[in-house]
Amino acid sequence: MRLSDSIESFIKTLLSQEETEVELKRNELAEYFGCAPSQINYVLATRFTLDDGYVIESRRGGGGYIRIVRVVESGQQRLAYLINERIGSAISEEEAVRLIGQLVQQQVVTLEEGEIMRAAVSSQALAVPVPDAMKDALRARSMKCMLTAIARQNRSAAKG
Amino acid sequence: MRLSDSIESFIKTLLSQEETEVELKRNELAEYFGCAPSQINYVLATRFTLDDGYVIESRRGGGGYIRIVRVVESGQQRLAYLINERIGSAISEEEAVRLIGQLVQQQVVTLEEGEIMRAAVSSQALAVPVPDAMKDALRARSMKCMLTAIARQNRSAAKG
DNA sequence: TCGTTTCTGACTATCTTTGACCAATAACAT
DNA sequence: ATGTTATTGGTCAAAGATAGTCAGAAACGA
Repeated sequence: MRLSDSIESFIKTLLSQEETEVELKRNELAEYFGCAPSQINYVLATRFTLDDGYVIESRRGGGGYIRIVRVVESGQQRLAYLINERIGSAISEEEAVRLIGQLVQQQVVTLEEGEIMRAAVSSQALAVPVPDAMKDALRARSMKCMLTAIARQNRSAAKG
Repeated sequence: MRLSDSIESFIKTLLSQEETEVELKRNELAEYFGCAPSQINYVLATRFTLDDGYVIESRRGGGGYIRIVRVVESGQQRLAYLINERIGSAISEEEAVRLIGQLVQQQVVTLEEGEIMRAAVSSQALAVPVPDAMKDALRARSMKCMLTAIARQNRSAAKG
């Protein structure tokens, strides 16, 4: 298993169930995993972004720390936020993939639905000769349309 | 026996019995067969296509891998037909909606999934300043990508 | 021979890990 | 209070580790 994956699981285990936040010492964690401290930042930057549903806070100096907070909100709240604020008029594939992953995680949509959505906004789906900016705009529209359709379905939680 | 054939059998042996997917390291496999790594890609491209009933996933970088997933034949054939023949390089919204309706009817996808797909290929989702012909091409690509994602979900093992 | 299939290697793209240098904060000395 | 030093965490670019692509060479079959 990849080091990054191990660190990711480790942190997510700490965040399981009730715990909605953890506080860590970067150097300690790095030492525990026998890696460079900056590796921790890499993991946070690639797997604990706001789009993934996490907020990171930290402090330097003596007694410094890194706090990871898991954001909790209802499916409808999340959908409204994505549609009205987050997505805007353009979005990259990477960002879209993260947002969709988060929806699956929070069981707002099923894994299958998430995969369909990912496919719809993949670079492969948009592989036509138009500028990248246009693709990002198309992706944003597509995402918002799909999310709106989901919001209309008025579900409490995704079905298994 | 040809190298490609050997590699093909080797992989299919791993996939025989109950296993519905295998994960490989491209370089290791190439070393094992004493060939160029790209040979592996050739085998996958020519013998493990969706038509053949397989879907490939992979990741680069440290700890990278190639995963080969065997999908259900029944649904796979219909999807492969849609992907490779029915939907050409362009499709109108009306036609797409009709196809999606059929898939829902035949319970290949759920009603919710169908609505998400419709949203993704709706004229609203494609409301950007590009020629209509381009929109039909985009819709075709989007449909094919989504259908491929659905085929991928149809693993031999049980699913929801 | 000629067209197709197989195979390779050079080049490219992507993901991970590290290390050197930077920035902020706390603790301490004056 | 103020300046200095110790203690953290942050950034970024480079190196390492994989996989993908594609054009052309090689092998094969009709």
